[in-house]
Amino acid sequence: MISIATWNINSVRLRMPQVERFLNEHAPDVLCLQEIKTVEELFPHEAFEALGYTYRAVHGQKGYHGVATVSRIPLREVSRNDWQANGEARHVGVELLGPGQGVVLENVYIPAGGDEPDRTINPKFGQKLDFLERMTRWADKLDRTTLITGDFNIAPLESDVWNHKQLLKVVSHTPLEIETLARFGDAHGWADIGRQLLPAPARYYSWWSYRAKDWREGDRGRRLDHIWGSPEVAKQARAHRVIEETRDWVQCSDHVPLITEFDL
DNA sequence: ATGGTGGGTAGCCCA
Repeated sequence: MISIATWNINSVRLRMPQVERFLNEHAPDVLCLQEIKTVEELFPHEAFEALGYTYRAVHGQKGYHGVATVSRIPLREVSRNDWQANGEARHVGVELLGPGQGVVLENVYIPAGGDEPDRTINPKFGQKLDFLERMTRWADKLDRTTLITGDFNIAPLESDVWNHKQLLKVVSHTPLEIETLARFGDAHGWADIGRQLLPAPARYYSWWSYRAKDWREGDRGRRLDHIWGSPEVAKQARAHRVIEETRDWVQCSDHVPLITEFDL
């Protein structure tokens, strides 16, 4: 059995105590982090090594974005895609070398897309759609067993948001983003493993805004974080958990971790 | 309808 976690940590250096607590309490084999907000040289390598997470692939950037995959099972970095061609660190790909040998694990941080869902007045929204289109062309050519996980910044299903009608014009849940994500899904026949194990219409959120006084009040969440996979590896998924408790921790991330277990 | 909070950085950007 292999367990794989994903967590948008919103600054790994600030939140290393919370990461350590999560690893001690849940001990996933692999942890995919997004928004590490640091360069590789300042990544807390020693703290991860002390916990047994001695394998890693860190694609960092100063101050913004940045992704890292850390692991206690062997893996090696195989790719860093720049789907915007603008130098932002939003992806790192690894290949599992021990348990799960041969599986490719892609860690991605899709752009948030700004506030206005109209590319003519908000370039960030256009960049998000373009990023997805380039990912789609990339996925068309995939010929290996692949998992892709991370912060997709899109909540595609009605039950992925606290209020479907109210969010239809809010970036992350607009029909255009959902259609664009669906084309990405079709490009490789990806299975949405999270929803496979926690089927709609079950409540399923991974992010709650910092701007609410009490994140539980009204439960205004969205499922922005995902784990998708090639059909054959999706069949090996056995369990999936949303670790909501971290949203109550002191100085928490606005995202919570997802953990998926595979029979690999 | 609006603004609300948070992180990194360094004179605002991003989420």
